[in-house]
Amino acid sequence: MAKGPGPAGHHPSGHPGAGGAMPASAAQAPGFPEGFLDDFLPRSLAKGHVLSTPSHPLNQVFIVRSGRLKVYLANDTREISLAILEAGDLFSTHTPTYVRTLEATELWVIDIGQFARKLAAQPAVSPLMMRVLGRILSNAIILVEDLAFRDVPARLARFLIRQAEQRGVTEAEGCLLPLNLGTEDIACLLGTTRQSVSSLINQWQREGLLTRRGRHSLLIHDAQALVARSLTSN
Amino acid sequence: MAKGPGPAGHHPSGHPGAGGAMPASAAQAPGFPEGFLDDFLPRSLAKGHVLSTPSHPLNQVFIVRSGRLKVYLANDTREISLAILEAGDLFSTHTPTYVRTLEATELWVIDIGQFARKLAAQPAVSPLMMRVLGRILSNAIILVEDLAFRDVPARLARFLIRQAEQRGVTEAEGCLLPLNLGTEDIACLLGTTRQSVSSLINQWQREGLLTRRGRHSLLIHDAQALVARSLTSN
DNA sequence: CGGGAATTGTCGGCTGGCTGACGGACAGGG
DNA sequence: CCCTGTCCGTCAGCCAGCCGACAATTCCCG
Repeated sequence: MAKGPGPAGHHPSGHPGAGGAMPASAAQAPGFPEGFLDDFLPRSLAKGHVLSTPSHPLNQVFIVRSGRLKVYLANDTREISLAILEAGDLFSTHTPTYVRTLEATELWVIDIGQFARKLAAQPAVSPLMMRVLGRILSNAIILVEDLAFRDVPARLARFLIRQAEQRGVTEAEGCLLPLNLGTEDIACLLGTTRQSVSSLINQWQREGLLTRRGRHSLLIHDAQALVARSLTSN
Repeated sequence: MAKGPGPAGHHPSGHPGAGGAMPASAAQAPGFPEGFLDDFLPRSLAKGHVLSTPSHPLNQVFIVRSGRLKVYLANDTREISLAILEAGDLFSTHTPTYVRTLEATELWVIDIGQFARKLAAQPAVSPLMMRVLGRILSNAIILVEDLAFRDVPARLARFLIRQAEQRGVTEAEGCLLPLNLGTEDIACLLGTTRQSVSSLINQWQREGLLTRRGRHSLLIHDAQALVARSLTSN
C-alpha cells in the first residue's frame, strides 16, 4: 500500500496525506513527456464535490494538481474508502466507484478516449500507466486481503504502522504521527465503524502502546506490540 | 467468475453486475497483432502446480492456451479466489497473489520486461492491456464491495445469477447452469465457508428456487427470487 | 463390486463486531 | 461567556456466520 518506491518520492509541500494509497507520483509532470499535459483541461472543484458515481461515471482520466480526493464505495448506510488521492496522483473514473473531493481541489482532466489516443501516439507513456494501474490493483488486492483475513485490531494496527513508516516523526518518547483524519475517516479506510476504532485506540492507550497527542495525532510508544497485533491471523 | 463476454469495448455504464471476471478473451490470439505471440514460450503444467506466490513472484506475463488456473489470496487457514482464468485469459504475475493450476494447463509465457518492450514497440496493444487491467481492477473492486457490504446469501445469489447469465442454458423447467466447481470452490470465490454455501443452497432448494442436477450443476427455477436475495443490502 | 477417499449436509455453540443510544469534550461565533 | 454543532468514548444487546464434529453421500479405481 505504501507509496510506490518509485522515482524520487517528491511531495510538493511535505503534505501529510492520508491513505498513502495509490499515488502516481506525476506531480507537476514528471514521468510524462514534455507537452503531454497540453490537452488536459484544468478544473477547479469545491470541497465535497462528487465527480463520479458508479451509476453515473464520467469517462475521464484526471491528474490531481492540488487538494485531496477520496475514492470510495458506498452503501445506503456505509462507506469504504479505496484510496485518498493527493497532488500528483492519477486516476481514471471508469471504475465503479465514487470520487469526492475532501477539500478544494484542482485537476487536469481529459476524456478517456482522447487519453487512449495520446497513449497510442506516445508509447513511452504506456509502461508508466501500466505501473500506475498495477499499483492501484495491488492496493485493491491488499484491501481484499484485509477484509477477508484480518480482524479489526489487526487492520488498525497495520494501518498505524504504515502511517508511522510513511510520515512518522521520531521523538524522544516514540514516534509522533500526524493523522489528518478523524476517527470516522480511519474507520472508513479500514472497512469498520467509528466505535470499533475508537475503543481500540483507547484500549491501546490504556495499555501504554500509544498516546493521543492533540486532536489529530498519535504518539506511538511500542511499535513492536502494534506489529504483533497486526499479525493476528484472525 | 469466468469467461468475459466479449472483446469489444464495453463498460456500458458501470453496473457492477454484468462484467465478468478478469478474462482477456484473447482466445487463440484475437486482439493481438499478427506475430505478437512469437516470443512467448509455450509451457505445460500439471494440475495443482503453483506458479506464483506473493513471496516468490515470477515476473512474467502469460496467456492461457488451455486449462484453468485460480488466482487467489491465502492465509494459514483460508483461501479467497480473485478469479479463475480460462483459455484466452491473460494475466501478469507481478501482483501479490498466488496462482495455481486447477487442471493440466498450457500457457504462453513471456518475461515481463520483454513484454513491456513489445508493448512499446507495438502501441496498438496498449489499449487492450489497459482494458484488461481495468477489468481486473473492476473485478477486485467488486469483490471489496461484496465483502464489505453484502451478506453471504446476497453474494451467493449474485454469483448464481451471473453464472446463469454467462453460461446458463435455458430449459423447460428453468435455467440449467453447469458449474464446474465444488461447494468449497464456490465458497472460496465468495469469501465464505463451505458450510454456509452448502446450507444456503439446500435451503433454497427446499424453497423451490432451484434444484441440484447431478454433482456439478444446478437448475434455477426462480431467478427472480434470486435477484431479490442478491439485493439484501446487509 | 467394494472399500477407501473425497465431497456434501446438518447442527449447536460461540463470538467479533455492528447497532443504537447517550453523555462528555472541544470549538467556534455571537 | 453561553449556545450549538461536531466529534469522541463507552456500554449493552444482538446476530451473522465461522468453527468443529459427525453422518451421509458420491466418486474413484483397482
